Amino acid sequence: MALPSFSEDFPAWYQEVVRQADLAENSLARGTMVIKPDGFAIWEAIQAAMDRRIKATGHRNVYFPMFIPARLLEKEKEHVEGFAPEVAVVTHAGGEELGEPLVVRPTSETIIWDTYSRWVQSYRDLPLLYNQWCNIVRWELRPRLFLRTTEFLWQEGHTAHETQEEAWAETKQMLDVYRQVSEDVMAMPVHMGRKTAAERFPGAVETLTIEALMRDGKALQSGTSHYLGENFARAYGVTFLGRDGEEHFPHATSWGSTTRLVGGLIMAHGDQKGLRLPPLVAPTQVALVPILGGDGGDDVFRSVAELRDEVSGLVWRGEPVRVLLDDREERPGFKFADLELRGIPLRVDVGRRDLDRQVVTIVRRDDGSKQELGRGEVGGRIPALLDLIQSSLFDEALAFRTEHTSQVSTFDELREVIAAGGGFAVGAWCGDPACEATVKAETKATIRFLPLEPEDPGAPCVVCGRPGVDRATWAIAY
RNA sequence: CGGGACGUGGCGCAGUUUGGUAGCGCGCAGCGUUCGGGACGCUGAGGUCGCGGGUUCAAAUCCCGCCGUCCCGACCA
Repeated sequence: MALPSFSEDFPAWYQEVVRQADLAENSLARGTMVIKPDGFAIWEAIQAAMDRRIKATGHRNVYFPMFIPARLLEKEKEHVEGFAPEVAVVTHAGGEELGEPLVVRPTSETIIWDTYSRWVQSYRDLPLLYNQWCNIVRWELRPRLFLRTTEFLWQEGHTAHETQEEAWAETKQMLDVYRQVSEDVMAMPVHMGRKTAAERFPGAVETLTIEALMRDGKALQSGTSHYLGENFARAYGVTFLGRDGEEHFPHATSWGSTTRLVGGLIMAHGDQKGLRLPPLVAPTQVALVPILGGDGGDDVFRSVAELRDEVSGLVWRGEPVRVLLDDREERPGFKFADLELRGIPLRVDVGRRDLDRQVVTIVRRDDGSKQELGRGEVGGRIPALLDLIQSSLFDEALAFRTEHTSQVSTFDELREVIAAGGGFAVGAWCGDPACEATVKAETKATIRFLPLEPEDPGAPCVVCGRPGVDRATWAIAY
C-alpha cells in the first residue's frame, strides 16, 4: 500500500488504513458500517473508561427504546424551535402491521422527557442523572467509516435538575469527563469550549464541545454537552413542586459521545505507516515476532512462547498486558509492516541471533526506535515503555496542535491560515452571526468554539472591525 | 436534491473508439526454495462482463430502459 502524505490525501489514507487494519468495513446498506473485532475492541476500551467516569459522577445507566410512537415527535416539534428531524417511520415489523406507526429515534430527548414527566413530581425526585449506551440512526449522505455513518454507537446522558446553576455545573462537569477520556485515555488533546448559536444543538440554550485537531489540519467535534434550560420540560409538561411550594420546570442537560471518537483517535495519531494506538486502548499492546529462519526454529519458537506467557502475566495500569504471539506463516518483514499498520505499541523480535546472545529486540511503534534488552529484563521494562508511549503520543499531538494554531487579527490572515493547510485560527469576533456566516461562505471554516466563559479579546472583530466581544477559534471541520 | 465519473473473478484494473475463443496484477490453494524490513519459482481454482430488452451469423463492446456505487456541494456527532 502506498500511504499518501497527510496534506495531500488524508481522507484516502484514513479510509485505507481503517480497511487494511481490519477495524471496519462498509456494510451492504448504504452509509452503515460493520465494526470488526479490533475496531470494536478500541471502542470498548474508550467505552469502559467513559462508563467508569460517568458512574463515578453519580449517574446510573438505563435504556430507553429505539422505536418510539410517531405522535411523540409532533409534540416536540410544537415546542422546540428548530426541531424538525427527518425520521424513519416503521409501519410493519415481524411480518405484521403495527397498530400505530413507530419512528426510529433521531435523538432520545423525546422518549426520555415523555418518560421523565411520569418520574418527577417533587424537588425530592431531582436530580435525575441517567445515561444510556445505545445505537442511533441518522441519514448521512456522505459516510466515512467511524466519522459519519447512518448508524452509530454512542452514549447519551439526560439529566434534570432543580436549579439552573446545578444544571450548568453538570453540563460543564460532563464536558470535562469527555476531556479526561480524550486526553488521559486516548492521548488526544482537546479544547473545551462553547458553540455559537449557529452551531448549537436545536433546543439547547448552550452547547459545549470538545474539539480535537486531526493531522491534516481539520478539527473534529468529539463530544458535546448541552444545557437545555427548561425547553424540554415545557415541551413534555415535566413539572415539580419546589421547596417554595410553587410549581417549577426542571433544568435539563444532555451530553453524548460516539464511535466517532475511534475515528478521531486514528486521525490524531496516525502516521504514514498506519495507525499508532495509545496502549490504553490498543487491542494488542505487545506483539511478539519469532524469526524462524534456518535451523533452530523450534528453539526460537519455544523461547517466544515462554516470553508470551511471561508478558501476559504482567499487569499494567490494573489490567493484564495484552500480548500477541504472531505465528502467522509470513516472513518477518511482512509482519513488521503489518503490525505497524495496525498500530500495536510495542513489538518484540526474537531470532536465532538473539537467542544465542540471550537478548531480544524491542521496537516502539510511536517513534520507531529499537533497542536490545537482555532476555531476563524485557518483562520488567514493558510497563514503563507502555507508559512512555502513552505520554509521548499525547505530547506529540499537543505539540502538533500548538504548531498549527495561529493568532489572527484580520480576515486576510484568517483566510491565509485556512488556505495554508488549516489548523486553528484564533481571533476576535463581534458576536454577529453574519460575520460567522461570511467566514464560512468564503473559507469553509466555521467557529469551532468560544471560550467556556466569554472573554474580551481586546481587539476588533477579525471580519467586520467592530468591537470584539469574544475570542473565536476557527477551523475547517469534519 | 444539483454537478461529475464509474459498474468486467475476493480486491484493483485493461479490453469498449473499430463487434469475432474474457485478460493482467494482487490475493487464494498445493509443492519447493526461502525467512533480521512488505520473498521467489512451478502448478492450480475462481468470471452468466450490474440488470432487462433490442440490433446482428456473432455483443463486455452498438442502441433503449432500469438499478447501483463513488467523488464535489447542501446536512450532520
